[in-house]
Amino acid sequence: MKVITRFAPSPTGYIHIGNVRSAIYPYLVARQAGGKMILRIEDTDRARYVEGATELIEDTLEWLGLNWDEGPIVGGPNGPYFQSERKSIYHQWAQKLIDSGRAYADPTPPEVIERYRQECNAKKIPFLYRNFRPDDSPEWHPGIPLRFKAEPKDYRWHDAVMGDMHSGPEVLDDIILIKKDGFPTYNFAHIVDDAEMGVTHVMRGVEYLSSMPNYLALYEALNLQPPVFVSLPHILAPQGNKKLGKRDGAKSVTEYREDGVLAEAMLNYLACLGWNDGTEQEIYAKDELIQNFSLDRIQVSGARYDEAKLLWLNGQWIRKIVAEQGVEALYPRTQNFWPESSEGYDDEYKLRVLSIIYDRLKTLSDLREMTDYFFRDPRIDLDFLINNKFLKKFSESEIEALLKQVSVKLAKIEDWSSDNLQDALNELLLETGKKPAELFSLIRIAISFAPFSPALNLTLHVLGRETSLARINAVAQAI
RNA sequence: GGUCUCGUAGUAUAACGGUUAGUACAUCGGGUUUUCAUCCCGACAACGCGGGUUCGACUCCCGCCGAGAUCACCA
Repeated sequence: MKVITRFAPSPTGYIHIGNVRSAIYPYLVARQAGGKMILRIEDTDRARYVEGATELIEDTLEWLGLNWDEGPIVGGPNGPYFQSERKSIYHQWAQKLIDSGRAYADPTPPEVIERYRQECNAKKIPFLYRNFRPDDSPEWHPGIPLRFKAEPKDYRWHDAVMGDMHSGPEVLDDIILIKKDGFPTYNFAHIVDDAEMGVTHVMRGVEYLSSMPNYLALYEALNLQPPVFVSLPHILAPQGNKKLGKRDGAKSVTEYREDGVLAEAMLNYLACLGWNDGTEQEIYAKDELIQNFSLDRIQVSGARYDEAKLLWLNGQWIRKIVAEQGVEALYPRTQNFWPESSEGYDDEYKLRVLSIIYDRLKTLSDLREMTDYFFRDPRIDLDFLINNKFLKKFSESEIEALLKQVSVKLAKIEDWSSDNLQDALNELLLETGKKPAELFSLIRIAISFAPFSPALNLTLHVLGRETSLARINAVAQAI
């Protein structure tokens, strides 16, 4: 049987880290099996619907490289893929249940239901609607909620992550199938959709685990073969023991993207948060994930989100891309991350800057802070220079003299290559009798006034002869 | 409160009825002619607690403790 998985988000606007992971695993399962992944938009709650949220979901999946085979944009034989457009389908399936006596219209006003609930809470007994089932149920028509008629019994089932599960009759209840507004609830809609779309693996967060008996009852009443169930444990917030959420400062995927986290790193990190293949490999490309993924190695307990590891992985990926494909492959991705001062500089120059700085990037947005002095003369800050821990010991006149000596020496270089520059710098060490830490710090600061920069000869080389000498002379004069 | 689930260093995890309990991130220290970073070397650091079963348990069983999920006309 062909494997069909799905990612079925609600368009509520904000895609946090935890949500994406429940898109990654279905994707990996589908690709590994040569099956299909469906994207379905669960927009039956009109109150929570956010304009543009669907596009955000599509955009995020595309960015991560998680392409879907059926769904919005690409279409497919089982559409529509928006639940809001499938109302008549749900009503047809609901009719089956009404006909077989497994569903009934419930005219009970919400206030009354709330009272029942409170009564039970007061008595400290579980609130089960089936015990309050009205006996004067009218004929169902849109405008009245439709409830499932539960038949309490034991259920046993298997969850690919959690293992063998069982429950007693006490958890079965008359859940709402169709809401007053005519839209189905998630509980009903997802079962109908999965059946119609041929979904073989239902992968979702563990929060649905406790609803499983009710779903099983529904599959039974509808005469459906249940799919494979896969409960994905939560991703926990860095602090506390709560599920990761907006309040924990958890950034959305979009924010990480805007901060210059690579899609490869994001995918790698999230796939390996709560899953491993048993080896000690840390860096996985998408293809490797597809190849090595297995449901039975998904962790059972929740995993804590660790941004530091994400950023480490991102650095690894930046270097991996350069090592395997060259800086040219990394460069196109840096487009939105250069400082404003870089405007007007051509790609060739920026590429050269990138080639000496990429090694230090944790995220691409670090470029903004780290490369400014390549594009405009830094503000001369003599305090910064004089208070440097290696330069403190020198008097201002000594510094001035050294800078002049450096300037004269470098000016003699005919071919401004990084090798020649290194030779000249080495000769200067001998000629001045200074330690590398002293001489190089001095030059480095004079040309950049930055807290750190790439190797001195490379920086000088990229900056060019004219700019380098001008900056050194300017500092010598300013002292 | 009912039901269900989970429990290896700060974090993510590996392994196994018998190991010095492995790896990575983080932290700290050292090295690679300056800084920052990379890279390399090193250090710190864990089987929640208590009972069993067993020659032997982190591993199997029970209890406790701790944590989480769920109990909506939200998904």
